[in-house]
This record gives sequence, structure tokens and C-alpha cells, in this order.
Amino acid sequence: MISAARLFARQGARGTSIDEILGEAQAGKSQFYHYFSDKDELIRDVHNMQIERMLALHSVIYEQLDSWEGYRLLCDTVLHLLESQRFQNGCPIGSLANELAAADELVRMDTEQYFDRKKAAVVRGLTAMKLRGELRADTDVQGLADFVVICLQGAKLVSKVRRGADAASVALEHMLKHLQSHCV
Amino acid sequence: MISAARLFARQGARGTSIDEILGEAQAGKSQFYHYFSDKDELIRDVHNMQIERMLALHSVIYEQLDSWEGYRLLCDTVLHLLESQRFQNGCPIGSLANELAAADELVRMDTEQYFDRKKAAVVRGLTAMKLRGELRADTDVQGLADFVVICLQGAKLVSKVRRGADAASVALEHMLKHLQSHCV
DNA sequence: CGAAAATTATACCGCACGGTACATTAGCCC
DNA sequence: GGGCTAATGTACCGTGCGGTATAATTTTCG
Repeated sequence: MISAARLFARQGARGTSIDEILGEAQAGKSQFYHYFSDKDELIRDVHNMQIERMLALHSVIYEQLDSWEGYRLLCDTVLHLLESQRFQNGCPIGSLANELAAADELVRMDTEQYFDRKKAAVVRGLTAMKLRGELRADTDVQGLADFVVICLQGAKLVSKVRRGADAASVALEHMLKHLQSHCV
Repeated sequence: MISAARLFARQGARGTSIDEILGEAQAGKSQFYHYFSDKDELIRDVHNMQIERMLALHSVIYEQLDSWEGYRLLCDTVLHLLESQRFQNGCPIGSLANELAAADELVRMDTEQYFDRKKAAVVRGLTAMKLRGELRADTDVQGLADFVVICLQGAKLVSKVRRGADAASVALEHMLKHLQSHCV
């Protein structure tokens, strides 16, 4: 399954055959159909695994989103993750969602929930700052959280196409600046 | 070819068979292989057509990016385009790039150029405003242009997953606000 | 008209893919 | 050990796919 995840991130789900996965995982077909009913189920399971994996990986950061250092850390972490794969993969969740959102409603909904949870983390952080009086009282926390999610997702897509972090990192810098413009 | 474009936008390139395209286009296989050497060539041609089509469709708006009304018009147009397809397609160029950037270097490079041209339009507009003294002299025009491209791309992806424009439109509103924060 | 060239229809090929059948092994409980 | 179930190996099947061959049709133009 982790082989599948890696291949899906690189080539997409439809661009990866079951045999290819099994080849890399050194497994036979019988094992596959013992654990999964069909390819769609594998895809959904892999996708959910990636979602949980990503949320877990960033959980520590998500708890720091009540400070600008937290947001900077978030951006840096995202960029480093992209760089560690030489900008060839982009966002595994976003990529798979983009590929299959129209074809597989379950994938679409799971991805929507992923965005919701990511957004919720930002909302928590910004709300805490607001309550502490660090942000102006009229700050649109919900809207800013959507803004952050969209910027991150866009940055990951563009860095994949550009095979580099330059545009993404400077854009995220502007995202940060906009957040900070809501300081009292 | 316009049938192919429509199907690719809905189901992705790999999720669309040649026969399916020919069925909708009411054409035979011989015609296809008369005009294209293989499926990859069709994909690239469709992709380039979409790029030119999109740039042409927005060319009037791109000339107005030296005013905030221009940027608002850009956001509104993008959102309306998404809505007109009931948020099922997202960005045809971004989606195809996301699907094939890793597999087809030509698609990747064409998409990169598309981003470049989009960015250039923003750079032109902002530079004009800067020269007119409407923007602060230290405004990072290049960075802001990357920022705009990334926000738009992210907004299109998220609206596709969310099947709605709410998050996207509020995020683009914040993008606008950030741009305007560079006023003198 | 009539030959040459471009265009279209249709039947077909090879194959890689998703999925199945069935035999074999390994673990487990009594 | 012996019987039972879960796990694995492997050979195979049907089909939908990308792509080809070839013939029929239309168009072009002298």
C-alpha cells in the first residue's frame, strides 16, 4: 500500500497498474484481492491513508498556528516536502483529488473533509490570536483560513509544474504578509 | 478535438478513450489517425488549444490589470466560468497539467509557459500602476504576480473539490485585498 | 471525363489491464 | 499430528484499449 501511494503520487492512480504496484511491493495478485475488493477500493484506502498521514505529519505545526512562527513553519515544511521529492509530485492528496474528484464521489468527499480539517486548524489558530487581541476584532477568520488552504494548494500545483519552489515560496511569503496585515 | 477537450476536462486524459472521443465527435478511427499520430499528440494539441483559448478569452481582461476593477473582473470571470460548468471541471489546463506533468515533459513545459504568460499580464498591469505612482515604489511586482497565479490556480482546484465557489470567492477577495494593500 | 490525391469507413490485431480460479503453503487450535 | 482457516503463488480469462491495414469514397484538377 505504501508502494501504491508512492506510485500514485508520481504517476497518478490511472497511470499506475495493479501489476506495477505488486511488482514494486514484491507481492502477488492473490494478496491484493485478498485485502482489497478492487482497484477503486485500493485508491480510496491509499487516499485516506495519505490524508491521515499528512494531517498527522503536520499536527504539531497545526497546533502552532496561533503565531506567525507557526505559519512560517507551515510554509517552510510544505516547501521542504516538495523539494525532498525534487518537485516531481506536488500534493499527493490534491493531485489524486484533481484526477478523480469527478469520477469518484467518495474521493471527492474525503478530500473535501481534508480541506475542512486543514481549514479548521487555521481557524483555531487565528481565533486564538484574535481572542488574545493580537488580531483586529473584525478579522475574517473563516475567510482567511480558506485563503490559506487555497494558497497552499495552488503553491503545490505550481511548484510541480515549474519544477521549483521559487514562485511558490515568494507567493507564500505574500500570503504570510496578508495574514500579518490583520495585526492590531 | 473540441469533443476531446470537453471529455478531457471532465474525466481527464487517461480517463478518456479514443473511441469515446470519436463516438461523441461522430467520427471514425481513420480520421483520427489521419490528423494525429497518436493519443499523446492529441493530448498535447488539445492542451495547447486550451491554453490559447483561455489566454484569448481573458485577453481583454489581461489588458485591464492596471486597475483594481480589472482584478475584480478577472476573479469574477474565473468564478463564473467555474460555475457555468457547475464546478465539475476546475481548470482544464491545471487539471491536465496535474495529471500529466510528470509523464509528459512537453505538457509540463507548455503549462509552465502558460503560467509565465499569465504572470506576465499581471506584471504588466502592476508595473503600469507602479509607474503611475498608484503603488508604493518598493512593491514586489514579480512576487505579487506569482501570488496571483497561485491563488487563482488554488481557487480553481478547491472549488472543484468543494463543488462550490464559496471558499474560492472569499479567498480571492483576500487576494484582492492584499494587492490593494500596496497602494500608496 | 478520368486519374491522382486526400479523406473516410470498417474490420482487425496485439496486448496490457483488471479481475478470477484454483492449487499450495503457513499458521493455529485442539 | 490432524483438521481448519487464513494467506500466498500462479496460471489464466475476457475485454477494452491504442494502433494498423486496407478498401471505399470523395475531392481536386488537368
